[in-house]
Amino acid sequence: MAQQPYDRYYKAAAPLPDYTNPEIKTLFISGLPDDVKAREIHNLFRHRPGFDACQLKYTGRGNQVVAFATFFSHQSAIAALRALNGVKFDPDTGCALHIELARTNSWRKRKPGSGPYVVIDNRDRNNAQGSSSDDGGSESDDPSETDKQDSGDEDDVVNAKSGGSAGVDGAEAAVSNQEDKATEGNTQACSTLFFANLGPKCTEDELKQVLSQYPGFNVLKMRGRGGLPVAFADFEEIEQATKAMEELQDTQLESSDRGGLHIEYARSKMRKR
DNA sequence: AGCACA
Repeated sequence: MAQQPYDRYYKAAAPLPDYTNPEIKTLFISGLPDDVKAREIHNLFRHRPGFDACQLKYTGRGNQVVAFATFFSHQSAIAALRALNGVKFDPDTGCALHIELARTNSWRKRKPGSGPYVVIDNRDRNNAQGSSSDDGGSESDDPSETDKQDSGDEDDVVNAKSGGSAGVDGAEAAVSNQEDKATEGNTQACSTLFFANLGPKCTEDELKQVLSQYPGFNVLKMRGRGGLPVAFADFEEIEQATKAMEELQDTQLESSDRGGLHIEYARSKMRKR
């Protein structure tokens, strides 16, 4: 297919989003199903390094819903964009997220006392905006449905099962046998994770800040090995370590000058205390 | 590919 004669026109008229504008710390998310909840958006981003807050907006155009997610830095916004853009948000409909840098930063600062996310409803005059929610404590765990989206950013192969009738059998083999399975390389599942591919200026605080968002996170230990730091993160349960590993695999820390995080199960569990 | 602490 050759170039359209119109190319020159919309290049001039509608410039593409500027992915390099370092001012922008807010992402614009579209491609959402119209029954999406603000909580789902929050769960999608809450573990991403540098995440600040998000808002869900009913545009008033039909049932279209869009969302904005604000980060503490442009860099972390970009990292989340790259990790989540194109992810199938709803496996049933094949609904894929489209994420770009927002044209302008979210002006809405987080007010003390307001929840971690905000809903703006322009569908009609029924609803006022600015209602914030708190799902029974900010530490509440994610429902497992939203989990798959994060890990699905590289491979959607897992979706083969979706739509099937899972769990009807009751106590079937649904219990994950991660103790004898190796999700990473050939190492055994372990409640301690090994972090590599860290940048030289990665700090313990930076990693802690990311990891402390994960349920079950216990202790972090960093070792400077000749030049490149590595880290060990201990979790209460293997499942919790697994989840953190899946979600954080390949994510770019702000400190990183190389690729994203490389995470494996540690070869041995962190010593107790 | 790089896995420490006791």
